[in-house]
Amino acid sequence: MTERRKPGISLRKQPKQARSTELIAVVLEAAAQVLAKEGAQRFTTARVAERAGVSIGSLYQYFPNKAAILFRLQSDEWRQTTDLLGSILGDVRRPPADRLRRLVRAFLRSECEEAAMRVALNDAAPLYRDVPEAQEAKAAGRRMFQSFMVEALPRATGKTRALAGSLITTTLSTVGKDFSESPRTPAEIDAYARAMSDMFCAYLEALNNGTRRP
Amino acid sequence: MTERRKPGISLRKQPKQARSTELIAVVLEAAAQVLAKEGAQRFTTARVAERAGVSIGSLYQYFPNKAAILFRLQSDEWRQTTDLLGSILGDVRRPPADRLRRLVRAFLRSECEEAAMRVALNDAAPLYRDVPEAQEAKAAGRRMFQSFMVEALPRATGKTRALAGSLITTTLSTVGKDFSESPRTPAEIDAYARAMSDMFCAYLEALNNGTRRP
DNA sequence: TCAGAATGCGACTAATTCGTCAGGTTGACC
DNA sequence: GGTCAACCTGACGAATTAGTCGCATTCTGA
Repeated sequence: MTERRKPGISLRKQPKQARSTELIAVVLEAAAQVLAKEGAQRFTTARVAERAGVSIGSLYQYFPNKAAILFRLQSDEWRQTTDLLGSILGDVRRPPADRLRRLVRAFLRSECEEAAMRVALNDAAPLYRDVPEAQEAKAAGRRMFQSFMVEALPRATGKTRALAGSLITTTLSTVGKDFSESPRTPAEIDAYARAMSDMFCAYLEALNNGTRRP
Repeated sequence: MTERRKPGISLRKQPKQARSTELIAVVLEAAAQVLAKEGAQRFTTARVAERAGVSIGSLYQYFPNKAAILFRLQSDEWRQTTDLLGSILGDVRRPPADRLRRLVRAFLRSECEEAAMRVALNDAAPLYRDVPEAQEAKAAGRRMFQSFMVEALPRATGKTRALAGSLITTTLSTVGKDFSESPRTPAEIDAYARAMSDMFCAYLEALNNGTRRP
């Protein structure tokens, strides 16, 4: 590293020909593979370039630094997850508790796919977590869930609702990460999703049945 | 790195004189400070030695490698936390739900102390997490909590109890970590602890009131 | 007092890493 | 075919890091 720089996000150069557009895709695919197979510690730009069958210089034409590649991978994951959860939460015909159960199950299943890559990506989080776009991406997910919480907790105050929503989303994401660090069978996933749903639903019911505890 | 080696844990040499015993303490204290002030990325043996006012060679007389220092710090944290939680859970005069609430509050408060160091230690987890002693330390905490679960869920089957216990301990530790990544006021900590306790208690009550859902 | 063990020192090696740059190659458009 | 921008290359510089080793210093026990 010759100089300290911000872990920028956007592409350094906009691709104008087909080859460069494809080069970016190849690099990202290679990056995901290196991350999964070598781990965060051994994730280097040189290895990514080699795996992609591309020179290191080409890589740096489109990504300002290593962090940008990692952030891009993480960013794609987030978008994917957000879409998935949004489609489940938006299904207004189902009762909230039902949607929540589906959401938990879908989330755990999705976390367990490509687990190796996700775990490594998480290990590398210190390298890209300060990026402003990262905060924004998370905030977007929170907002989406908060609007669901209005349905789930119609009688609660704004403060209670915000706290409960924050607790549930945090639990879902952090426990999901931890859960997916070990390899899991489909049956295990479903059992765990059921337990977690039970916990969330019991919590929401308790909040709905009385503002103060007995 | 000249050679790949296991991240050993034990001291490389047993101290026999007072100066070396103190040297170890000085190194560990310096390590905690470097970790807190510089972060996991900039945690190097050279920096630790410098901060400790000790030569790099002396450091390597007692720690086989960098991972051993990190693991030792983490290990001390675990012991401390385990003791704290054990003392709360062991207070058999209080009802289980009461003990659980105290436990959550105490845990969150403890997580928020020295937050900078803990966050950095967590970032460095990939460097020491494969160590066998690490698995054992966690397992010990789980067992302690499982024996509490027998009291909390007297009517449940062993399987249900194990799953619920695992879910609660995982939630506590992972959500606690996430929570302590931002600086928190005492009021925030208590509010969050209350919400989390509410969730756990509602879950336990629901499990106790009926083995199968309506 | 003094031999030998324990401890402390820090320059040094070997390796790895990020990122650049000067120059070669390919494609688009006329 | 010609021209120019877009694209690609990979050797290389600059920096950092983990861990070693030969030697100096301090302590202990007889």
